Amino acid sequence: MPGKKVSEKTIRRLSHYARCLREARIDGTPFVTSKHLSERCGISSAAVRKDLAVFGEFGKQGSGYEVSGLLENIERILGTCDPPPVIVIGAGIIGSALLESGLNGTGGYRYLASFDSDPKTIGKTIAGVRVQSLAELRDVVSEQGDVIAILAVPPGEGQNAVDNLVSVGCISILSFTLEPLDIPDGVVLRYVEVSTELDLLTYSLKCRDRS
Amino acid sequence: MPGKKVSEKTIRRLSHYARCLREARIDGTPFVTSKHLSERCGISSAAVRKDLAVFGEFGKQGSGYEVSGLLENIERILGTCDPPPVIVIGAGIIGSALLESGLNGTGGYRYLASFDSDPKTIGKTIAGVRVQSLAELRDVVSEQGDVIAILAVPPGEGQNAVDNLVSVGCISILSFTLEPLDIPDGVVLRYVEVSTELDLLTYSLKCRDRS
DNA sequence: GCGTGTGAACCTCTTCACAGCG
DNA sequence: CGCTGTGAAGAGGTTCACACGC
Repeated sequence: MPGKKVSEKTIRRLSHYARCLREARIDGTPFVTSKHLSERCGISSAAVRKDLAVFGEFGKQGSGYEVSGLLENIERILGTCDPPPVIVIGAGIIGSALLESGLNGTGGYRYLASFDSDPKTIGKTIAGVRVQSLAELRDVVSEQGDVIAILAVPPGEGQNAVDNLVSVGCISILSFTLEPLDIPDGVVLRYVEVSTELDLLTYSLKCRDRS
Repeated sequence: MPGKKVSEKTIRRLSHYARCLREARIDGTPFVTSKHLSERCGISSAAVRKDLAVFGEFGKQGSGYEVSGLLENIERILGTCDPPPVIVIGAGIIGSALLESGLNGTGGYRYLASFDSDPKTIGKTIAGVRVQSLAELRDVVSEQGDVIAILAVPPGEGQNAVDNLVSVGCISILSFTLEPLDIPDGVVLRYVEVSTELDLLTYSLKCRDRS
């Protein structure tokens, strides 16, 4: 069972389905069809059914999927029924904005702590989250167990911060830095690359200009 | 020539190559090999060569690719040699942070203007960029031609903002909102979904726990 | 009838392996 | 000899179409 290879794309779409289902639950919709979800998420209905069928038979023929039941199942699959706490490394502009904008609407995530190397920033409280020194990182992570770290440090400090995180046992990192970062096996590192998204949009503009 | 279908993945990687090449140029490295780029970007060297070969024969057998020449070619392909100006819709926490953190290191993008609906925010200047009223959006976009809009509005206002952008002729949008947004044909809309990235990391933690 | 679950066809992307050129 | 460019093989993901259950 653990060896099921499920593609990242499928998991990403499960996250989208979960978001739609939360909306539907709020609206009081009892059932959704694969067509519903597919239109809301911009993919084919067959893909929705395939994604869900990987993990079980959640649907009822003729009526579709029961909203709250399917949502619970997806959250169990993703692990978001009991989501890991999130820590923010770097309490600069980006880090502060992430803390201040909170994680509402993201399905249960919450900020546990933030860390910075600047003595002037350490000790501050941002949106109810205390900024701690990096020396305290180890204690927080080891006490907490699974943690997701968001990396929002200035250019050039990314690798240092990653090494730090890895050494204290953090194996899930979401980086907002541009630099490619080296990680050992077993650590999962994802990037939010605004710059690359802009490049993709620029390219699409250029293609349009040509046709 | 315009009809060449190039995958998004390839374009995304070109963006990564460009970033590596800018680094290499700063370091004074005259040539890079596909192996160089592949290791730096975490993919296979064959993929690098395939990506580049789509657009021409930029390499020299035996030595590799000339750094500044290849970078120029990639920037010409992406259109980033003359990147479109960027506007920010929504000058709240996220919008302000984007403006304040600037676009340095992203390869030439610059903020042109920002817009908000809150009279208290309009007129302020954030990181040298004036916050204008949405009424002024049309003038700015039509005067400028191609523009990339970053959407950083509060939950629930996304669709409105998109409709606004589309109606004034903006066809490239990068959304930081969670809501799925409807767009007409011809408009390119991309999402930065921190929430989904967190879900992917949570899932990877869960998988690790099982094995 | 409606909508799921699923094998099969289809398509796209990646990796392999090697010819060919500097 | 080293590294590119590239056909061929392989892997992975998506779409199709239909049998089955409600």
